[in-house]
Amino acid sequence: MWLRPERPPRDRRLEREQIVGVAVAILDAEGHQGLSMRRVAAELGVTAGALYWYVANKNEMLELALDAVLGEVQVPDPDMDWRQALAALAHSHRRMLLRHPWVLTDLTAQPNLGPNALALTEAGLTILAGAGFADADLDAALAAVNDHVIGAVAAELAWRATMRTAETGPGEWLEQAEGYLRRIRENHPMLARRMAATSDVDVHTESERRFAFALDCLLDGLAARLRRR
Amino acid sequence: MWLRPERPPRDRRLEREQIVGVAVAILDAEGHQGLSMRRVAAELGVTAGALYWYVANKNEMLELALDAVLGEVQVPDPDMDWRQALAALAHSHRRMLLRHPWVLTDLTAQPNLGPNALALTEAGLTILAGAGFADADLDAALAAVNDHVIGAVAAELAWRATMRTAETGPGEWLEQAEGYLRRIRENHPMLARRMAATSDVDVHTESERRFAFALDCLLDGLAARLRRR
DNA sequence: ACCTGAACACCGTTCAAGT
DNA sequence: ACCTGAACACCGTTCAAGT
Repeated sequence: MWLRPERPPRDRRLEREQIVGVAVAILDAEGHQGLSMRRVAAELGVTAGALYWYVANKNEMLELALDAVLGEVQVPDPDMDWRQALAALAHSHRRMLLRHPWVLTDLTAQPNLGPNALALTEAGLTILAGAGFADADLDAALAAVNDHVIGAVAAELAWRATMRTAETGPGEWLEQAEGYLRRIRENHPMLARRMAATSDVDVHTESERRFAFALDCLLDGLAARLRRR
Repeated sequence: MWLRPERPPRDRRLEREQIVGVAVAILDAEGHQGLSMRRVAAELGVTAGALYWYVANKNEMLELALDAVLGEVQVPDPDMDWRQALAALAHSHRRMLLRHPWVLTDLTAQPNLGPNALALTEAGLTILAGAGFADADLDAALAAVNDHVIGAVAAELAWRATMRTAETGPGEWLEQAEGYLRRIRENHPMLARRMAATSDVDVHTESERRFAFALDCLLDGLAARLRRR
């Protein structure tokens, strides 16, 4: 995908950039479900087949869309403290994923070697190398932070999805859920207590709190390893 | 989904269990791409429409499949040390996700309140409560570990996918990749060094090493918080 | 109660033919 | 060089009609 240069223009009616822009807009608004080649084409006033002039297939379009939004992640000021810099990078990464929830699905399924993805990796490596990590530990340390971002956002989105289904089927759902949840509570005492305590928290702020909590644990662990060398 | 009991049998030719079994088998073998209602039905010697007697739609079938494989995660011996127990749970979780790579996609998109999912949460909470965590920190600690598992497996699968495309397009890919990668190396010195060092490692063992590394960092951080109380 | 068969409204992708 | 139009081989879902 990233190997082949874009065709030189001549009678072009379209650009890759426009196609990707429309794709991202649709994905943001309606998720993967709403995205089809025909839909993107229609939005651009063109036939579905025309897209295949610019893009090999739908998958390639997704790869482009993915790298486009990866470009939104802000690389922190290089002369910050490494912990602050890494935390800032992680938070910016998280915010981007929450703006474009469909990205998570792609991240696991697609190889991801676009320019923005690589630039982000370079930024992370630079911060951690400056902190004192090297060799395999350098890779592992960056992976640890990135994995946390991905996992935390995945959990946050799943939580949101659950709340959404609970809200949309108001009468029926809660009514029947009552019986199911009661049985759950009986067999799962810990869960029951946590559910009671968590029932009225704001998903957004609580997710953010948990994100920062785990990130801090992780950075503590990384800092400890640095001292031990 | 989990609220409504299964219909009582009479002239049944099918069971939910069979449908889910076939679905999981297809997903394991061919991923989400290979799964269709028509395909599942054919495998069971039945028409696509028949499935809708047992299952409201494809999504519900996926919810069932997801919870089924969550049942494969082994809950550790309750009188283990909390760190060991949590690590064991995380490793078992990871192995399950690697056996069923399609699960990751579902985890982010679907609310996930099946019995096996809840039982796993209960197990994690029990371990961490035994260690001394309580209230919001208890939730955050469990989320931290779970998020790491999800994120790490996502990264591992993406890495594998990259290796696969590099291998399948042998002549053409590597040839054109050469130019792209050279440009990358010039602009991204850190990345260039890590790529050179990582080019001949085994993805599987290195992923496992990184997984254990980050998990250890995380558990160190959690243990430190426990001491501070 | 459970399943079939056919239909509806979609997909991604290909490819001759046009300009 | 770039796009259309039509076709191919699929989808998920619904629903009358059968047993």
